[in-house]
Order: sequence, then structure tokens, then C-alpha cells
Amino acid sequence: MKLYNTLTRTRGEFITHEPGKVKMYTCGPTVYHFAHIGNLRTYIMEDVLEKYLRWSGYDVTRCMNITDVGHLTSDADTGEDKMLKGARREHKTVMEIAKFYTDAFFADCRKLNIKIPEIVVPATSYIDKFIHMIEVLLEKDYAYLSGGNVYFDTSKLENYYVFGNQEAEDLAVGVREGVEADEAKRNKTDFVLWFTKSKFEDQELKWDSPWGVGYPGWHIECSAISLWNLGEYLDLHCGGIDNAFPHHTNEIAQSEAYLGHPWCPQWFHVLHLNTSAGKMSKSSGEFLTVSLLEERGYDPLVYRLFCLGSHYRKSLVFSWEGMDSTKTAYQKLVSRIAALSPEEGAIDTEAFDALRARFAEAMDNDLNTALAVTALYDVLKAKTDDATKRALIADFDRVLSLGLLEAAEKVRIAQKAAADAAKAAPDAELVVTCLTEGVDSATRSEVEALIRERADAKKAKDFAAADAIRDRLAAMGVTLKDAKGAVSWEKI
RNA sequence: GGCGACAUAGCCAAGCGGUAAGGCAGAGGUCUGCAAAACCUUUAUUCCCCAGUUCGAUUCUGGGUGUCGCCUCCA
Repeated sequence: MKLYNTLTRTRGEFITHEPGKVKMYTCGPTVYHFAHIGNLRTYIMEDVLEKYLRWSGYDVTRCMNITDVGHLTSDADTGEDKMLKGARREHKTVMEIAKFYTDAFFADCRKLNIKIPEIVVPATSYIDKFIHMIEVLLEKDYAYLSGGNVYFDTSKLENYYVFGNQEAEDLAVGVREGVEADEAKRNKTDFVLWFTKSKFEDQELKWDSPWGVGYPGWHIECSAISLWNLGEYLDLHCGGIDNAFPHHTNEIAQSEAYLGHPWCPQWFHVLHLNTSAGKMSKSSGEFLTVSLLEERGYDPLVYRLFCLGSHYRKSLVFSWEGMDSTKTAYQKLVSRIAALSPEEGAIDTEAFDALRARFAEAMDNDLNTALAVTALYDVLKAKTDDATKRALIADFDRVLSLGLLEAAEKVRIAQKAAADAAKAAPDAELVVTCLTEGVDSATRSEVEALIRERADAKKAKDFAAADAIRDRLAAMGVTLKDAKGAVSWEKI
């Protein structure tokens, strides 16, 4: 497949160190707060990438870290570790906070059909590995001690700026408020491997080390976790675009200095989700979570489809209008799938292969998910039998993970139940079915009573009264669907 | 200031040198007391601007303009 590589800034053929096998590393969340849907865009696209590689026949091993330590903040002048800040805010210990938000992150992933990587490593469980790596870097003279901290010496590298053609002099120090130049550094671009002295004196989690009690720098974490779990040759490293510099640049510096040979040839970066006001971030701006989406009446999978509708290398602007249009598109897609005959039948292999090839072609082309979704519509429109269409949808959804067949099955069961009830009921009896889960019984009976009242008005040809009742129900968030002898309703 | 990405209809979006996919919304129709749903039909002489290369450019090259990101907290 063709994939864009941030390292070469070109779209090239995806190759692996060992044929057929992919060692994949993705930077995980910092667990001091809920993940927002912008964070999750990256994880959705990485999930699609991983699943597509598997779909294509690769044997994928994927590893992800959980940052539960030492991630600095500059939100305030006081400067506190992010984890500590979260802990203070919620009157919990740092480890409790980490556990809570790690669980919350995985819960969000489940709702979005994001597969959890087989290897997940919290940074705090790898302190000895970080220390070992730093010791080796010191031995190899790639690191130095200064002002109580261990720094990586970027001047020892031939090419530090791997993701661009930057010059060190052009680096603006302190462009963001609260960021100051560190006087202990030999070079502007040097970064900390181990802290024993930092401006954040109240750092809670500390470990013993050859250089004194302290905690690891941020970048060493991903290098060590990747090296220990995926070996010396990584095939694919993923993350949000904001991580390209400095985080991934520093990872490459450390890992290659440690290994003494090139480490990872392929870098996959997902661009940001923005609101009309700009970037969504944990520390500023509008903060949208999966739970908020659900409260607003959107299935998290609608958000997944929203993300799939655009390319990972383009920034995507979030809007409720966009969500609404995607919600409608999702529901229509599901109902069209539900209308397919559920009967098993022989697969029309010619049509199957042709349509499958179209999907593969889209995905092979730098993960063109928007076209892959279009391939789904092509299947529904194709002149072939329903069994083949269902098989194709199931096949595509192994990668897209939109829960299409499951959602369609639910719709079909609800429709069938309503139809059966209508058939079983006496002619005069109106069958009322609620299609929304979790409506309390009081609301249920109230709505049902109104629906029956409306049906009576309709029978008496008093359409004005019937419409008035429908308007009343609409004001309650209830929408009706009339059928012969039956009414089904949904509530927002 | 430096580095990087992007710019296509009301909105989202494909397009990778051969004459603008698809989705949502809109319009018209079938069905319905009216709606809703479903189905059918329809919706960009033109792709930010200006040059250039070419028989031919939305696609390539150069120069602008605009938007976004990064430059030691971010996915």
C-alpha cells in the first residue's frame, strides 16, 4: 500500500523490515484528564490503519504507552506536573487519577470501536528501562549532566531536524507564555532525559536513580517502551502531528544514538481536529468528549464515520452541523443495510472481487477512508444479490468498524417485532412500538396514550387534532412513524 | 521570524495530466389525510489568484494570497 511518510515527505510504498510483519508503535494518552474527541480522531485513524494492515494480510504487533508521569505543564506560572494537577483538582492520589483516566480512555475506545493494542505499557512500570537507556547514552557520550539533570546532547547528531529543514538558530525559544530558556542546557535543542531538579519541586512521583532521586523526561518513555516491546527495528510509528516536533524528533535522536543504527523508517501523523475557534486541546478551548456526544444524542460511531469522511492528513473542523449530517447519513446507511435480505446465499464472486478491489484501492492509496466509505455505497447500489452485499459490508467493516451489520440487525429486529405485533393484534387494535432504549415507563405510557389519542382523532378524520398531538410529541423530542395498524416512535 | 501542511458547490469531501465521484442539505416526483421513512430524478462550463510547461492543467513548475499546525504542555 502507499502511505505518506512524514520523514521523507512523500507518499511511498509501505515496506516492513521483515516481510509480512509490522511492528507498530503509537503514542498513547496522557491520563490526567478525559480524552477529547480531537485526541480520539488520531486513535480512530490509527485503528483504521492497523485494521487495514491486518485486512491486507500483515501480521501486526502494536504497542502503546500510557503517560502517567512527568509530563510538564505550563498552564500556570506555578508550573505543575499534569498528573499532579489532575490529582489536586480531584483530591485523589496521582496513581488513582492515572487509573481512573486510563479506564476512561479505554471505555471511550470501546464505544468508538477502537481496538486496544495488544501491548499497553504505563510509563511508571518502565523506570528501570529508562534509567538503563540513559546510562548507555551517557556512556556513549550522547548525554551529559548539568544542573542536576541529565540532558541529551543534540550537537552530537549529524541531523537532528528529521521532519523539516529547520536551523537551530531559527528556533524561537519561549514562543509560548511561561516557557523559559533552560540555562543548564549546552544547546538550545537539548532536552532532559532525567530530572532531579526542576522548577516543579512538588513533583509527587519520584524514583531513585544513579543521578539522584527524580523522574524521567517525557521523550525517553516512548523510545524505551518501543525498543523493549518491538525490538531494534520498528516499521511504523504513529501519533498526532503536534508530536512530530519535538517529541518524535527527540525519540529518533535517543533511540538511534542508543542503538547505533537507523530505527524507524516510516512515520504516520494524523492532523488535528479543530473547532471553528481553532485547535481543541486539553489545556484550552472547547473540550468535547465522547460522553458529551452521547448526551447530545449522537452514537459515538457517528463520530467515527465523521472522521472517516475526511483524510487523516487534512485538518478537520468539527461542527454540530457536520455531526447532524453524518448522523443522518449513518442512519440511512444502516436502514439500507437492514433492508437487505438476511438470507444466506451463494456469493457472486465476480461482483464480490470487483467491489472488494475498489475498497482496497481506496485504502491502499494513503488510507483514503472517504473513498472507502463511498465503496460502501457502491456495494449498496451494485447489481448483485443481497448475500454478496452483506458479505462485502461485513468485510469492509472489519476495517471501518462502524458496527453496520449489528446496527442493521437491531433495526430489523425492531421492525419485525412491530410487524409481528401488528399481525397478532385484533384489527382494531393499534400497535405502538418504542424504538429508543432506556425510556422510563412513565414517559412511555404518556407517549403511548397520546399516540392512541392521535390515532382516534385520525380515525374520526379530525386531522387538525391529530397534527396538534404530533406537534406536542415533537416538542417532547418524540418523532413518529406511521405504518398500517402500527406506530413506532423514537425519543431524542 | 523559521519550518511544515492545506485551499474543489450551501456544508463535508474524492480527484495524482484527458475534460469535476460520493455523502448531507436543497428542488421536483412516487407513496401518504398531512407528515416521517423509503424510492426515483435533479443540483459546480469550473476547482483561491497570477504566470509558465503541455495538444490539453483542478492535477506539474514558479510566484502571490488565505487558513491551520509546530518551534520544548498537547493527538
